[in-house]
Amino acid sequence: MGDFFQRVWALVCQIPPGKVATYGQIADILRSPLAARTVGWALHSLPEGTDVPWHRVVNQRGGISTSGHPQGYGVQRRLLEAEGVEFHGRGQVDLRIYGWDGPPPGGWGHSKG
DNA sequence: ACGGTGACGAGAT
DNA sequence: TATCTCGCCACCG
Repeated sequence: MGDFFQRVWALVCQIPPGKVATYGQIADILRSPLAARTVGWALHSLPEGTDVPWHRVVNQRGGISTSGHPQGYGVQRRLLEAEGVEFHGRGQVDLRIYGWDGPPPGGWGHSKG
């Protein structure tokens, strides 16, 4: 496994319960704004008994993208709802409410916040 | 070093 | 607003 995957997993582990991040956001934080697909792939590559909260990552539309894991949709949604995350009638999460205010690209740095 | 692949994202119609 | 098409990056053989 490459280092990038490790960074993705480590970062996803920083997402608190009840919050969600987007693939693009994760990629952006890792200074690879165009590697959103790779982020998804990193989660796709996760084993079953993992501690990584992969379910807290959704697409830019706040929707669930579990291509390759058809039942993954229900699984991810259940896990999120179990944390208090609500879904719209369209099966999407309101990132304005549940979006994770993660670190900026490169890390927390010297930002005054 | 090269090519195929994928849990994305933005632009055009 | 919904749907289709292309590009991008990193991983693996």
